[in-house]
Formats: sequence, C-alpha cells, structure tokens
Amino acid sequence: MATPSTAPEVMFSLLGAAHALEDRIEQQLGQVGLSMSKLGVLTQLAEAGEPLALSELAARLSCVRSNMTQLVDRLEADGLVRRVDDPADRRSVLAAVTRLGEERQVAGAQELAKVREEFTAALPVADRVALARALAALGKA
Amino acid sequence: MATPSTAPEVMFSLLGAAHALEDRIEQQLGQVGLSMSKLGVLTQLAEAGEPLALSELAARLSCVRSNMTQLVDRLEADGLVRRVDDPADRRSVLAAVTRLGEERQVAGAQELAKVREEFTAALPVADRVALARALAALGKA
DNA sequence: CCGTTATTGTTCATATATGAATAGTCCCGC
DNA sequence: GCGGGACTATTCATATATGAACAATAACGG
Repeated sequence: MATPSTAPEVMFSLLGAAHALEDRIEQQLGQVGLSMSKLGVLTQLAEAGEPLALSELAARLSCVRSNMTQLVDRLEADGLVRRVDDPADRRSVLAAVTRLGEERQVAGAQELAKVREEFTAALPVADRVALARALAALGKA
Repeated sequence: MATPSTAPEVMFSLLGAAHALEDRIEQQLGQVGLSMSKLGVLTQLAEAGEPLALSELAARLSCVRSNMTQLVDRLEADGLVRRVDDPADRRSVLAAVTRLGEERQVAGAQELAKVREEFTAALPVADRVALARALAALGKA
C-alpha cells in the first residue's frame, strides 16, 4: 500500500510550527520591548529612510489602516515614533522614527537574527531547500 | 558557489504561508458562522462525548483559561454551548455542547475538509512528504 | 481537624487584528 | 470652478489572545 494520506496532519503541522515560531520570535523581541508588529513598522521606516504615511505602512505590512492607527499610537507612547503632518497632503499623517526608535529597531533586528540562526540550525540544508520548494508550491495556489 | 542562504526567506515564507492558510480557513468557516477557535472547542466536546471543564478545554487547545472563559461566553451567546455545574467539583464549570452546536461542528468540519482538499491539491505528493519531514525536524528543536 | 497550598473560573488591563462608519481633504471631468 | 467620487486617518464595535489579581473551593500534611 502507498503511504497513508498525511495531508491533514501536514496542514496542522504547518500551522503549529508557524505558531511556535511566532511565539519564539515574540519572546525574543520581548527582551528589547518590541513585538513583531512594532518591529515591522520600525523596519519599514528605517529602510525607507524617511517618514511614511500610515496608509503606506498599512499597505507594506498588509494590514488595515485602523490597525496602523493603533499600532502607531502604541509606538508613539513608547517614544519610538512621532506623528508628523504631511506638508504635501493634509489628509495624510506621516510616522517618523525617533532616535530611540532607530536604536530599538537595530536591537530588534539582532534578536530576530538570533531566531533565524536557531531556525537554520534546527533545519538540515536538505530540509530547508525542500521546505522552500514546498512553500513556493503552496504560494502559487 | 553554493546555493545562497535562503534561511531568512524560508522562515518568513513559513510564517506567510501559515498566515494565508489561516485566513483561508477562517474565511471558509465564516460561511457557517464559526472560527477556528470556536470549531476547536466544539470539536473537543464532540470527540469527548461529554461536557468538559473550561480548564480541560484550555489545556487541550493550548490557551490560557481566561481565553476559554471569553470563548465559551461567545459560544454560549451563539447557543452552541451551555455552561453546566460540575457535580464533582464546585470550583469547576463544564461546557456542554448543544444540539445546534453539534450540527455546527459537523458543518465546520466539512468546511475544514474542503480547505484540506485544496491544500492537498496545491501540494504535489513529493512536496508534501518533504514538507512533513522538514516540519518534523523543526518540531524536534 | 486545620492551616497551607494548589486549582478553578472570572475579571481587568492590554496587545493585536478586522471591518463599518465618519469627517476631512484631494482630484478629475465637465 | 465645482461637484462628485476617491482617498486619509480616526473612532467604534468586535474577536482573539495573554497575564495578573481575585474569590471560592479542593486537597494534602502534620
């Protein structure tokens, strides 16, 4: 007989593995007072090298705008970001990373790199390649 | 030269694929008025064949008890579950699935099966096996 | 027995996310 | 130029999740 159908198990394994990985990342980022969401915003701002509109941030991070409003509220309360008027469009509000925010972004990226290294270490090269291919196949669906 | 380091991309691909899959499942379950969380509770109760304590449900679904309190609040509001006193332990509160809850659980499981079929269809057998092995390697970490 | 310890569910504060509704602003076609 | 449609951020209601604090109850050791 052929191998038994492992489809449902694999699907749930995928969800479980992702969940565990997310928990691990959140735990590591928690050590520098960040979350994945917050680091995402800071990293976008750092990469852009200039303030970005909340709409733009929401688009880049694939979330709705009302979520970005709240996320920036919290980042502003943390002193990592500042809201700035957009001189070119009075509807728009820009988020500008602060000095502290830049430092925190670097720290967060380092913590994330640690998890990346763990991930790499836990996954033999052959499996990593196979995983990449399988996820690519899924992504095209 | 060797293959470039695909580690970070793979890690984020994993998170992205899981996120997309979750969205797909939520969307499908939404058609019968359920969410993954709600279906999880109903399925545990259906499989147990008897009322379960909220603590027990939280343990089986790997979440904290305060989350289960709220989840059962919503399920009760939906008429899918009833809170019952535990005759053997006055601290404990049992969740009992209702007739409607049983029907909904069956409907939800069917919707989930559809997604499972999509998942299987999108993933060639070789990739599925490779994915299972890679996730197993990760799980042992 | 009785006091300490553990367990149980709930409440509260918080974080993250969505989607609907709203007010302000921009821009295009006429 | 202007009126209607498109876009901006915000607010609100809601869902999901965590963790701390709490009151009630159980269980156990001496």
